[in-house]
Amino acid sequence: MSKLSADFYQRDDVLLISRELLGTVLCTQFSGNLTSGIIVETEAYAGVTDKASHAYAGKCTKRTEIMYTKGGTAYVYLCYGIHHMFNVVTNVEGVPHAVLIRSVQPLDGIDIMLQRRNLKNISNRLTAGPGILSQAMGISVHISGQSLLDKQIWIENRENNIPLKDFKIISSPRVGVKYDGKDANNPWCFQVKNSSWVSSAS
DNA sequence: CGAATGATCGGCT
DNA sequence: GCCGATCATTCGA
Repeated sequence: MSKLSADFYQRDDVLLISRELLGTVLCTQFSGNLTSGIIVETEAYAGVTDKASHAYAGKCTKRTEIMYTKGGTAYVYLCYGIHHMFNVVTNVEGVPHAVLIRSVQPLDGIDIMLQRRNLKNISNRLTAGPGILSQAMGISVHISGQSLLDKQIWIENRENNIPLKDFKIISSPRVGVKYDGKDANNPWCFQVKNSSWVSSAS
């Protein structure tokens, strides 16, 4: 297994990075509690040219300024007042590209995740959704701006040492993007085919 | 300073 | 499967 490097995140192609993140393992470790999960669903947000992005048309506020930092940074923001959305910042400093992690398949620390979610039995309700996976893994806005090369939160590639092999990738229009115009129909939501852990599987 | 908005979740039918 | 609560952030006055 190997931790993904700064070079991986700082490449120019956010769509390529979104696809390559599928099948990698997102890990967090807070207060000695290690949790991890395989990324099975991502969404690409291509900065200033993307109407669905917070950084559309070069918008830069206190909240979104994290997206302008260099690739390999965590960007967490609060949606609907209560949901913590975890994003990976990509590309170089000044280019506000990001990948939203929409769902993961639980791997390590499942008991901790159950406890954080206040659940008793494991199911796709544990981590299948951008808001709840953050809750399960202990991610919240205080993580925003942390480097993914650090020791609290990172992403690693375990090659085939995970219960997910030879998967296929399907792409579809992004969730929750309802604007008119061509950007709304870009198939920039990527998920592992036939996974029961993606958010759209009921 | 007030109002509108949203990359959603969970409970109920 | 559908419906609506919920609140930080943003933008206009």
